Amino acid sequence: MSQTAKSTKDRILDAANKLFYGEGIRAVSVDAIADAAKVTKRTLYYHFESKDQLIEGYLASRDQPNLALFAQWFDAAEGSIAEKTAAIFYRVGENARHPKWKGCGFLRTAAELANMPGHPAVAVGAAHKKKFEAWLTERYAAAGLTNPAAVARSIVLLMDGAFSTILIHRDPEYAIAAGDTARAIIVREMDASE
Amino acid sequence: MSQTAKSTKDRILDAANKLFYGEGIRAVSVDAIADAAKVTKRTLYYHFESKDQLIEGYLASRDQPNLALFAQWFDAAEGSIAEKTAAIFYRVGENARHPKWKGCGFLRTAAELANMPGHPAVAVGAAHKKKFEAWLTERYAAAGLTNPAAVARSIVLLMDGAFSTILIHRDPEYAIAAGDTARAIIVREMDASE
DNA sequence: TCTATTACACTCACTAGTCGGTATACATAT
DNA sequence: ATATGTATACCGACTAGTGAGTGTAATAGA
Repeated sequence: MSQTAKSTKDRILDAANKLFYGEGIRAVSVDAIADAAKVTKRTLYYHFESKDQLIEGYLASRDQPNLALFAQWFDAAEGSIAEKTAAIFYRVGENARHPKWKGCGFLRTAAELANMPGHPAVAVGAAHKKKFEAWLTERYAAAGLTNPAAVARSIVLLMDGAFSTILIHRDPEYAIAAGDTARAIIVREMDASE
Repeated sequence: MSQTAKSTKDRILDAANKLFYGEGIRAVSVDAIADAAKVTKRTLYYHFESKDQLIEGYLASRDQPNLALFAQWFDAAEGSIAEKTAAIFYRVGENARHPKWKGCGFLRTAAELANMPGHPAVAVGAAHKKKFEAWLTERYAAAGLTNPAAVARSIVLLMDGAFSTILIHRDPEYAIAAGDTARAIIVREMDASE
């Protein structure tokens, strides 16, 4: 438990993050992650029972940072909740320009593990998405929208749609379209709530 | 090229469809597909140069049938283009209740091959999505919407969002929410175009 | 003879997971 | 102080199996 530099477990998780996100879960071997973390495989298996648990750990480690980033983008944006929501989409679009961007890790993991619906990593991903939806609902409720949950659901659909379409087309423009659509939905809802 | 029953190539493609879609691309071996098609691996490699080409063939074989199905659902629905569009979403939701439903094969393949952006199978998937978007644009233009392309783009974002969220949550309700959102977008656009 | 198919052994790299053992730290008992 | 016990953290080498793709020889039909 020494705090000097990084713990072995964190180094393994960092390597898992980089490789699982960058290459895909089934495309990356446990050996590759052990190598990248500069540990032997035996040590990796000391900290994680199985590859499946490592996958779960990888997604769990992205949960909070990801939500925090979205909240930060939202808070940093000027204007109404419509503008703040659109800002998240535009930021996603900016990020998608980086060559290392490979879509949403939670969605991609669910896609890869579609044949194992009960997999713990998929549960972590689903919980993450639910948290994001709940967070949006709160914001919209606080802003006085009459149907905060319905609006939040429309927005998460657009967001996951943006992740997917940007990935398949390799075209960040879809983030702009999704953000514009999101803004229009919220603006209309704001007018109706007046 | 005998039309009696099914050609060997079609049997291989059918097996690839079933296994790649059901289990995932990297989770399924060439041997497994050969076995399911009741062909030797040698025969499979007579018809396809590599696993990558087989993956491409699998997606290519789903392109037209998938588009035709969506068009059929659209045409069969009563009402305005708003209702017809919503109907596609509701049908997707119904299909998602089947235990064998595993999301959108094109999207899942793009997710699995995110580390190989130039992969021919990803290109086939992207082209498929573009065709769907173009088909929607035509329909909206024919119905007299002033911004058919923008509306079509919003709809495909919702559609791919629905595929993704239904898959991660295993909850077809998201199809209803996406369909309702789609309808509202088009209705507003119809009002504006009057 | 050309196309399509089978049988099946084979290569070679890779894969998840394990065996047995070591170094260190920090107790408690002597 | 020294020996002993116990838990943590780590490693090199290994197993048993799977992966994509090939080599070769033989066969059935047009």
